[in-house]
Amino acid sequence: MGRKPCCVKEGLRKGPWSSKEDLLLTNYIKENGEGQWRSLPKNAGLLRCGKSCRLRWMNYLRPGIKRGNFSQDEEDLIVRLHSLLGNRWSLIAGRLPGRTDNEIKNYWNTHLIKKLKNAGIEPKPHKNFSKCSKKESRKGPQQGKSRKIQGKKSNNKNNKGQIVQVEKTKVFFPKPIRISCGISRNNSFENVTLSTTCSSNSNSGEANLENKENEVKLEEVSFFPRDLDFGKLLEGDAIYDEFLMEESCHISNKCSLPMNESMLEKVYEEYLLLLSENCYLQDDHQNEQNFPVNVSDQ
DNA sequence: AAAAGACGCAACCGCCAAGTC
DNA sequence: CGACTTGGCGGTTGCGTCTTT
Repeated sequence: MGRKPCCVKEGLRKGPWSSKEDLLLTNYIKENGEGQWRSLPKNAGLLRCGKSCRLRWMNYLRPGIKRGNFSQDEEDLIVRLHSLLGNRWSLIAGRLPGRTDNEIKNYWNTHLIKKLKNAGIEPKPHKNFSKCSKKESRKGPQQGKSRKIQGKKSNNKNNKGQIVQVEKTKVFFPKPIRISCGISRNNSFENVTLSTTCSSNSNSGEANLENKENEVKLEEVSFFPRDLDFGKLLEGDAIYDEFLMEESCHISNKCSLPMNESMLEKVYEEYLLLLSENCYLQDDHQNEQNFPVNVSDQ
């Protein structure tokens, strides 16, 4: 029963990666693909913990990662998404093609907080989200919270996508989706669906089945979430995710071009509409109204 | 020019849901 | 069904670099 421990830490290197290590890791993943992080270091000839390899790959070596300064549009989007989602960096990163959660987190902590404070805005720590984000909101739907309420660990896959009653307020957490920068206008939406959902799912047949189901749902919503009844969007996380992803694709499709401010406005407005119509984030929404439309304007 | 402090960012750590046995 | 592993997340740390004194 069970397996061997994740990694034996004795004799493993720590700290900054050398270019040789980077090369070994990159070459190995090029040949064998991502995953199997535990056995990867040994197979690749690295004296690193698998976790460390994964982090290095995800945050630094992975192709398509944008480096360098954040654009004004990206900045705005981060601020807005943060005001909605709190410190859910992976979710925010999923909406910023080519940016990693770590990078966004660092940028927020070092630049944006300061910038907002200088503008006279105190970015509120998200009591509803960030405070519980680690224990309760991880990996999408409020499973952590529901576990607490139920008082028993639930490994039930069927909980996926359920809206969980949390105290008085219905709160729904979408699953993080990572959008790759490689998505282009020419890519079909199915391709987008698969490439993004696969990044967070295993390669099991079940996961593939789920992807197929998502595709079907996607067709059902006609690819045009703007025409949807937003109330229906909250019926299942898959559909809601697709809604968010659709928006991300708008962003990502414009990735190669300068991001359009009106498009950002639209995304933001639709988020707000979605939230307000469903009493989503009741408390924080109040703050939302006072949030700056454009940080640079302040 | 040197020391001290501030800053930025890569990497680590601990936690936990999902998956496996 | 439960013990265990894996992968992924957010928070935090440590160190190199930059700025100020």
